Amino acid sequence: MPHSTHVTLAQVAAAAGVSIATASRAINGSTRKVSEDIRQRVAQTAEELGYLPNLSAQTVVKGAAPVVAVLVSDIADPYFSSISAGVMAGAREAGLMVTMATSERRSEDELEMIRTFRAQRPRAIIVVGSRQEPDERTAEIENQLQTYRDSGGHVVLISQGPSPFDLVEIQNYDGAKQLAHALVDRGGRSFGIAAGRRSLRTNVDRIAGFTDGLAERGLSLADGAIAEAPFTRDGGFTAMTELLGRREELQLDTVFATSDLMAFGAATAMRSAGVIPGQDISLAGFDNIALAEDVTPALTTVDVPLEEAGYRAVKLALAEDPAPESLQLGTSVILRGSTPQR
Amino acid sequence: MPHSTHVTLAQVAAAAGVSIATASRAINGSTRKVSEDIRQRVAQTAEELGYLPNLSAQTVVKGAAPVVAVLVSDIADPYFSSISAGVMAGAREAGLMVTMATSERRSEDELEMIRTFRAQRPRAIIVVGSRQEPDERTAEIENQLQTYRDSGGHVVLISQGPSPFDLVEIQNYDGAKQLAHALVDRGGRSFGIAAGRRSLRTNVDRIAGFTDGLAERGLSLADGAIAEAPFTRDGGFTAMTELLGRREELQLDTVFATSDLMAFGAATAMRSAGVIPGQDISLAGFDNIALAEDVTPALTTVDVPLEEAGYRAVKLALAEDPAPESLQLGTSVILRGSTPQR
DNA sequence: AGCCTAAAGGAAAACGTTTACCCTATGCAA
DNA sequence: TTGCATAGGGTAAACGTTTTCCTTTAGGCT
Repeated sequence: MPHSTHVTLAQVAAAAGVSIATASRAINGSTRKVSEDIRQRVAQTAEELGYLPNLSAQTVVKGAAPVVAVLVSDIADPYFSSISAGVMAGAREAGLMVTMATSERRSEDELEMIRTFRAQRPRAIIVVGSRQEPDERTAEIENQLQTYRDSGGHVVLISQGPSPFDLVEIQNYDGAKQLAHALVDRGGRSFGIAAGRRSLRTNVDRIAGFTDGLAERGLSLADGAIAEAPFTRDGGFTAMTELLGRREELQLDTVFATSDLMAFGAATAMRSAGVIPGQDISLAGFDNIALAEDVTPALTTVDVPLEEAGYRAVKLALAEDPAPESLQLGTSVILRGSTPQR
Repeated sequence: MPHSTHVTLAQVAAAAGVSIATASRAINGSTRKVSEDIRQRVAQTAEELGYLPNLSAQTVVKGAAPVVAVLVSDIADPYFSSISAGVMAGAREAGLMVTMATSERRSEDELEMIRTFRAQRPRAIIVVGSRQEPDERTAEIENQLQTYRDSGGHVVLISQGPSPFDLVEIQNYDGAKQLAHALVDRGGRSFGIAAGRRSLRTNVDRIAGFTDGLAERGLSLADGAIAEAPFTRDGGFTAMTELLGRREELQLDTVFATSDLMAFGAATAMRSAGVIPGQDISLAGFDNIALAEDVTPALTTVDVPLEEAGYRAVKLALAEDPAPESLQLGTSVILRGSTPQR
């Protein structure tokens, strides 16, 4: 039995002895004015009856829902949840709701979720960094986003340019390069990288930045010094285990994990192999998630303003400017105990 | 310019040469059948035109949105984001979207968000563990949820009974009690608790369970052995610092932090005071969040099936059974290096 | 007094769906 | 042949809003 007990605007209007039109204007405002006494009377009856406007009905006539939709890979991952926190803060400021979906890192789900988003007519769609290498499915996704934007929606991609959409970019390349410099300064000479899949741009950029940073210091990576695995905590464990298998031949003294989460897994992998992170082998991550300073040794990493990225994405989406914009968010190296001077 | 380029059902119907009713039945099914050839033709034109049903319009007539709404305190907190992950999994199985809001642990915001939720006519509202001590505002919140349920909605509270609503409860009391036993078995004698605010039931239960567990072993807490602070990582730091100030008088050998996050903060507080966690003072947490095993020393804690809690909450909300149900999720102690045998 | 304008209320048309109801053709039993 | 059920199409009413007009009233000018 739907439509059961919801109080409708018509009921409020009747109870207040005015027309529906007037009630609407009194409650949700409009260009048109309503005399103060009537406005008050309507507001009061609405309050008494416990009236709540039906958002869907408003959306149908207005053509857009007061909603920003966010697509992330995995909300349990602190990287994404931090960004989400920023999105929610921005949405709240703008008086919008947030609908969220996870793609579980599968592009078929990503496509499906974006179609569902579109059906909701949200004010903006924000897609967070799960961009894969282009294939026919990502093309279709881009297509969906295009037509969504053509129909008046706003699209912002976080950490995955280049693209025709608004971008909030994180300086992965620069950050990784600076990290490389810092690690060399700390005495690192033989490096390994515990990397997430290179199908994700984020990883590609971090690897490239790091490699180039080493090159600028006259160093290079040995063959097999990059171990690739899923971009998760467990992936870090796997990749590190693989690197440790080549420890002698690589003469590993420092490992860069392309995310803090991977670094955590890597540290645990080291310990289970009897290697002490920060002592036997230096370890650095990327992202500076909340817990990076709480582990032992505290993790050297690159600070990324994740929450700000989410926040700015909303602002960008809601800005007037029709020209596609790209926002660069700076990163900064944070040296901690996991990479002592050698 | 709203209503701009969205393809409508009427357009599809026209293009396919059928009535709107038939198009509707062909695309979204119903009790009524549609001949196979027409169904195909409509489906194909819809595809060609890129038709997407307007969810809001459907919601208006159906009376409920295909949505489950989730209210959490802070999505960046791994406790809440893990639960959210479970909710999203459950929602996806049921073919529902998820709209999420954060209360930032303020009950005024909580009230506001719940009203906004209601305006959306979601199929279910799930509120996660931010329940405070009863006051006039929480009463109003309960009120809102009541009338929401009366109008056909489903409400599930996670980790915050007792209440007239469906409940997914986490055995905080039992888990904490078992943890106390285990810590005594490991040789702990003088305990401290770094606790979150007792305005949250979760904390009350965990403290009570732990205290009672100690009592069952003939031990009791000294005066001032409970330090209360915000239920966050920083709160853990604060509470631990406070406990360390009374270290001598308390003869502290073991500290229980009422969440893993607090435990992380507590560990860092120890180290900044020159105390080595797990060696000088044993440390245990609660929740078993993903990173608990990656810190050093690995954190002894109580495993809580967070993701399952979220998942089950959705199932519970969507179940037929009208009688309020309460689901108990078991916990289990996980002993790790932070609480060595003494 | 007469006229015009502005202010503010109401009636009704939209918005994009679903669904109750109506209509026609077809098949089948008597 | 008649009667009748049924399958499957269409028309139009609903859902709860906003907004476009239309209408009335009041007030200010000349």
